[in-house]
Amino acid sequence: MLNQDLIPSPLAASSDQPAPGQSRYGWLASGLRARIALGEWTPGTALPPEALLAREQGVALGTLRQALALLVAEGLLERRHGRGTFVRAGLGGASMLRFFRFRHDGDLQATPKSRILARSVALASEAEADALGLPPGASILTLERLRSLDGRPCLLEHIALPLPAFAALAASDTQHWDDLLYPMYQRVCNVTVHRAQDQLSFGLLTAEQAGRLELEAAHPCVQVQRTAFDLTGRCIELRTTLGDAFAFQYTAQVR
Amino acid sequence: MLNQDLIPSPLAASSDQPAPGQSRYGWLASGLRARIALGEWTPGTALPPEALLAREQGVALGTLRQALALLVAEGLLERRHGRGTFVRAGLGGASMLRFFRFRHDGDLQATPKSRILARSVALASEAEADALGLPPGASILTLERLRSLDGRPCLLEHIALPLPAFAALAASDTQHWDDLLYPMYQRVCNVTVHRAQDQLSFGLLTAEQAGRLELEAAHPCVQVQRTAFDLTGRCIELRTTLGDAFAFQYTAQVR
DNA sequence: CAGTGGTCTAGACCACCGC
DNA sequence: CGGTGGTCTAGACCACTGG
Repeated sequence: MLNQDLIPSPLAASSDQPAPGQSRYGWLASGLRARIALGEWTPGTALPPEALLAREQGVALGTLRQALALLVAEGLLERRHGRGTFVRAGLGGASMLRFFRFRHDGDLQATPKSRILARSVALASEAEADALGLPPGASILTLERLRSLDGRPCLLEHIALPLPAFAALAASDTQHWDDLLYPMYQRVCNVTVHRAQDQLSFGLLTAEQAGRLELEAAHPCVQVQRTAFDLTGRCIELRTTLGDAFAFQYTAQVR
Repeated sequence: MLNQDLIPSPLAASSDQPAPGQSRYGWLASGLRARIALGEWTPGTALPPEALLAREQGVALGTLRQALALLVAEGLLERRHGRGTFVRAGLGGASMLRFFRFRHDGDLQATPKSRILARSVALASEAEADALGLPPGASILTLERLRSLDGRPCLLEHIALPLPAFAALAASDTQHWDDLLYPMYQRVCNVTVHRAQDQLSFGLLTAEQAGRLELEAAHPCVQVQRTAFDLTGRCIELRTTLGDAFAFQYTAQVR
């Protein structure tokens, strides 16, 4: 497999020939990736059958299948035997809980209730603008959010969103927001969260944070710094989540 | 892809036919997996070329390649264009540091020095015997180990090893042990650590643990509970590692 | 049942590696 | 240069899904 195949160049310029040194299936994948990102097939819908796609692209079936396999490995597509090839829906949103085990009367996978404590339009810091790919001094939407299980607060979040894209969220009534933000991003702002990176570290709660979480000041906490990306690879959310360190639990595989 | 293909059945009974419902390449992979586990090709050595293997198995090249792809995905094989298909060496061993950022005068990837604080042959607890696949009341080898960077202790470990297999370590002089255990397991006991699972949580150090790590009693710590497996999927090490929670850092990908 | 993806074949040719 | 894995083809047939 050639290296170029793995670089998900945002909206690769689709010439009618693979770039020299690039495999044909890598080039096919780039083309399909671009068409998905442009919305030709929206999340949840099916692509044309592989036989048709192969004919349309003037390529053997096996070659097209290699291209699809790349996109499946990227998490962009999902194939279901006997049904079709589907564009994957974005991330669910409850994924923050995979780092914690809050016992919810036996139900470990319940969705926490969400409450927006604060919302404001602010100037992006240099780091925020850089991460979000915005010009220095651009405006962003920031949120403070508390998530609770059984009425007990468990996660405190600070969220930064780039502003032309998420303008619809600056106006709507936060009382009626969903408990899961990512499906709401999709519905209200037409933004699909496709991939994220979580950086974990440890610290102590400030008095204010501790108050929100109903813990004591300087209580140990885990900090999850998330960077989320859309289908084109653009960063579309910065999120910092704080939770009780003693509720933390995570399993990692080695090789 | 059928489900059965993904179950790495330990030393699958190689009949001369794929089980009904099992794909041919899944069956080929099982056979190769067994031959690797039995030591027909040792870590680091090359398998016969795919063309030869395919002829030997009486199968088309593409089918054999699918089988090899499975084993590559499992981490058992590594293919190098123009060179061959190689059995992967076991895990290195420095992988505990991926959870921490201990600043070592700029050098972030240095190998910590290892010192064995205690070694003894003990009766396995019920949980240990169960995890290691030993009969209740079996003997195990336990180690207490301190790892240091620049003379500063940073990680405290408790290690449990099943005993017939690791008997060679019960006798040798711990003064001369390597800083990395896994390569030593390989060299001295002929045990390859192929896969591991790390479970992270937070706690507070006991006074004794804190003393070892030159921290204060009740200092926050990360606890990494590792379960390590050999090529056949047998559990061959239980390890608990403690480190300063404030040095914790880990990055996880979502999808 | 028709339509989808999954498996398998038998071959040709290309790209990389080390001598 | 010879030997390796990587790409690509053009087909046949199987297995799963849903109406």
